[in-house]
Amino acid sequence: MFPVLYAVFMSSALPPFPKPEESISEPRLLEVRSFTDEPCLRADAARNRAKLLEAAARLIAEHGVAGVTMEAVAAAAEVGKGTVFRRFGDRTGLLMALLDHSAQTLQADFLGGPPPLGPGAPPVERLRAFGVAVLYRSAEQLDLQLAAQPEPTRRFAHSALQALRTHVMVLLRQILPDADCELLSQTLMAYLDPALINHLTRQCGMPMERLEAGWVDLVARVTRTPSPC
Amino acid sequence: MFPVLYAVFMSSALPPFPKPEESISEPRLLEVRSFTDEPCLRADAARNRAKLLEAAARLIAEHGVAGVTMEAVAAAAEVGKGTVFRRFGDRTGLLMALLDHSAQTLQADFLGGPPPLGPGAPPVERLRAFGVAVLYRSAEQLDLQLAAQPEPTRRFAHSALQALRTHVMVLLRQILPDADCELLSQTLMAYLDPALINHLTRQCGMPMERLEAGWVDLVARVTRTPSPC
DNA sequence: CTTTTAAACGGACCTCGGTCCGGATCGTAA
DNA sequence: TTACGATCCGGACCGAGGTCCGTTTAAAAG
Repeated sequence: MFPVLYAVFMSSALPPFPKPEESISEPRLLEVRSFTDEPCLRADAARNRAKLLEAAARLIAEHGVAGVTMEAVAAAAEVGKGTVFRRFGDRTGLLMALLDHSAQTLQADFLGGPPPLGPGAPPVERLRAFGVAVLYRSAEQLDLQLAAQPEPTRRFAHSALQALRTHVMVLLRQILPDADCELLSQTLMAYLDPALINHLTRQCGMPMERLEAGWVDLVARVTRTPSPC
Repeated sequence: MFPVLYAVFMSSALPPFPKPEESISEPRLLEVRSFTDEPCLRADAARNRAKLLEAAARLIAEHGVAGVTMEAVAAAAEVGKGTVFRRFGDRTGLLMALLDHSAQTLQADFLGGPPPLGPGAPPVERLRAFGVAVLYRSAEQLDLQLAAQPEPTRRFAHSALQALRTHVMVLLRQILPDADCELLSQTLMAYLDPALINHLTRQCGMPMERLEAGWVDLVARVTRTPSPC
């Protein structure tokens, strides 16, 4: 159901666009790993984990994210409450596990997929495509993304977010070798925060096209490149 | 204790730097209002409100923000639990009320204080000063700022944050009349998010000087102005 | 000063996230 | 097959945020 451990071999084909800064090491073999589960589980544990994820997904479909109560999930999966917490840590852990599959797909796309998201396109173009992809993916799963947001002190520590930000940083380093790409990548990622997307689209009524244009403009400004007409 | 309703009359003195874009209307009389309380309270209500804020502040000083339990605050203020919730809505409301005084001071500074924060300096300079001021103020009250962060769906709706963002937007409009300053201001504000500051300084170990430099650089990129050496 | 009413009060009560520990179960090694 | 230890299970339990509603009280009207 939600198993999978993608292993993605990056384009054996050479990138068509030779890059000026070749020195930046970009690993050639990248593994897309799950962000949530530990390496190996006992048979019953694995079975219960699957049952819990399935139950949670069903509850979301029926009653929305708000209906996903730890006790309800446990009951729906015919499992004790403690089991849910042992497996997923806390509520956000469970919700993030539900997002894991989509997160892995996205990561596979920009790590090893076709351009402009994947390698092969020039970094600025990849950056643009990345933002747009994340934007629409978050918009699709907005409720779940919002509910899965951990408390402020852990918001940036989460590994799935880190992976996205690292990718942005790698791209930025190719474009701006002398800038503080660590900070700039945080800024760019902040624009893609589901909470912000939610605010702008649902509370301010902005259409997604405007957010998309805003991303393209932001990338142009941050990278000091001319904005594409 | 935490009363006050600042009324700030903006510089009767003319700004020393004449601005090219004079058309943008910047109000001359601005009132700095509290973000939390309703206009008028009954005597007992006002008294209890003060007692609650004092009790909360004392609890923070003694046991840290984590020790600020609604029941504990109510008990320390010798007041019923329901009273706390009726006055402040929820826990974050109470914590934000504690931050209100500092928020008003900041607002007064950038609305009517001396340059470069207040009116009189060129917009870009004011923007730089604004970010630095917010940065250090948030760093001082980090724990409280983090705890006062509402759930994701309300994070951007809060009026104190809106006021700061609006100011950034006004400045941006003076610098970039043709840009989507609404979105750009969101991006800039995101850099000043207490949760991000917390992550970068405490979890990544960055010094504040780096964050400060990052802000200056970001402003330069976003406004497409040369970075000040 | 009395009446009246809208507002405030207080604490019992509910829900839900999270913890804990005695007992059951799995996997392995003998 | 049996024995054993590590892992997992389950649900009672706890704390804290938030709600509700009968009672009290400030303060305006008569």
